[in-house]
Formats: sequence, structure tokens, C-alpha cells
Amino acid sequence: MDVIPMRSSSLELTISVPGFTSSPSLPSSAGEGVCGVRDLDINQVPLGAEEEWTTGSMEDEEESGNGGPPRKKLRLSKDQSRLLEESFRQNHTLNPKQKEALAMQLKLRPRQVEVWFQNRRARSKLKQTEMECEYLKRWFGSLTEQNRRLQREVEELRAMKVAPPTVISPHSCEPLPASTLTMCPRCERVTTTSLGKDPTNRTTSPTLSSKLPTALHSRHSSAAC
DNA sequence: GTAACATCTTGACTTACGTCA
DNA sequence: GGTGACGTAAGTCAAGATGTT
Repeated sequence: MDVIPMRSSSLELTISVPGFTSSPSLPSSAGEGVCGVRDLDINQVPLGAEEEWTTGSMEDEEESGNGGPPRKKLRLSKDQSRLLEESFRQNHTLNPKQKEALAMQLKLRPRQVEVWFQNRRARSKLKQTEMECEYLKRWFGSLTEQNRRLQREVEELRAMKVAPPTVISPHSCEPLPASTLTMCPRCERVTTTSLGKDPTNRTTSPTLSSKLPTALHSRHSSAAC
């Protein structure tokens, strides 16, 4: 799965993706996976990719509104951003004391720290949602494809069942009596009943089961199959 | 090289809503 | 239960940075 390119941003995001490993960075707020999935960390801050900043910190720009000249937009310095990011990593919200202390340390107004955290939370969530959406689209596509393949397989097996009395075992490549084949009424998979010929007794389609999210698969396979 | 425009990032604001004393 | 203070999320605006032609 590739990642939406992000310029000059170090938003900290994780997305739950089955089968992907990740670094256990922080408590991911959104989208705890449904089925034993893991968090994919997309927030590797590119080493040395910190760009220079246009302006330094603003000590305290008094009252930007109310008829005065249009406010100059503050750009946080590299250090200020880093410190804010570190704080955010530890805590996604600040209590008034922490806010005050951080503002003091950064030489910013508490309000600015507060706004920064608000925006940071909002934009993390947005990116997270976008990535989850992207991932689900891909997953949907892949499931659709698998579904198509399996339906084709079912059609073939149905045709085999009505026509010839025997089939070839996919495992031993020997002729197999059709009577040894049974179809699961729930998933429509064809399985071979154990006659000693086929020790694995596997379904004819192991591909999907290995790719399904574990929770979904175990829920199904535990009962009828 | 640079000007003009498009797009992206991000600091700040407004509004609505929930919680708590 | 009504009320005000407070905090947060969501939506938005706009300055400034960056990319493209």
C-alpha cells in the first residue's frame, strides 16, 4: 500500500491495515481495527527534510483584530514546531497548566498553543480518515476480484459435479470419485471428505482464507467448515 | 531567470455541542 | 431543570510557501 504524499508535514498518522507491521508509536485514536489488524505508521519524518522557516517566533502580537491592519501570519520556528510535536506525541490534549507552561516555554500565547493543538488534532484525524478510505477502496477492489474468481471456481465445480462421475484431486492428481466431494451450504466451497486419500483435506480454494482478516475468517470456519 | 498562476500548508477564527459545577 | 463557563470538533478563511507553466 502506498501512501498519499505529504509535503513538509509531519502529521502523525496510523492506519489499521491487516497484515502490515508498524512501529508502535502512539495510541491511535481513530479506527481501532475490527479484526486483529495492526497499525501502519506513515509518519516517518524524513531525516533532514526539515525546511527552513520564513519567520521566527512572534513574541506577543497584541490584538490583531478590530479595525487594525490585517494580521501577519505567524510561522512557527523549527524548534517551536518540534517541541509542539513532542508534546502532541505525549498528549493529544493539554490541560490549562500544561498549556500555560508550554506557551511560556515556546514564547507563545496560550491561545496559540491551544489553536495549534486543535488544528493538529483535526488534521491528524482528517489524514487518518483519508488513508482509511483509500485503504478500504483498495481492499474492496481486491475482495471484488477474489469474489469473481471464486464464483468462477464454483461454476466450474458445479459443472464438474453434474457431468463426469469422477474428478481429479488437486492434491494427489489422481481420479477422485465425485461422491467424496461435498459442498458447504454456507460458503459454497467444495471439500473432499476424508477417505484417506487426501490427508490435508483442504478446501479447493485456500487462497481467500489466507487473505481474509482473521476475525472474519475464524468466525466462518469455526462452525460449519 | 522570473513572473503569473495554481495548489498546498497552516495559523487563526467562528459556531455548535457536550460537560460540569 | 436552567444557566454560564469551559473545552473540543468541525468548518472555514486567508497568509504564505511551494510547484508548474
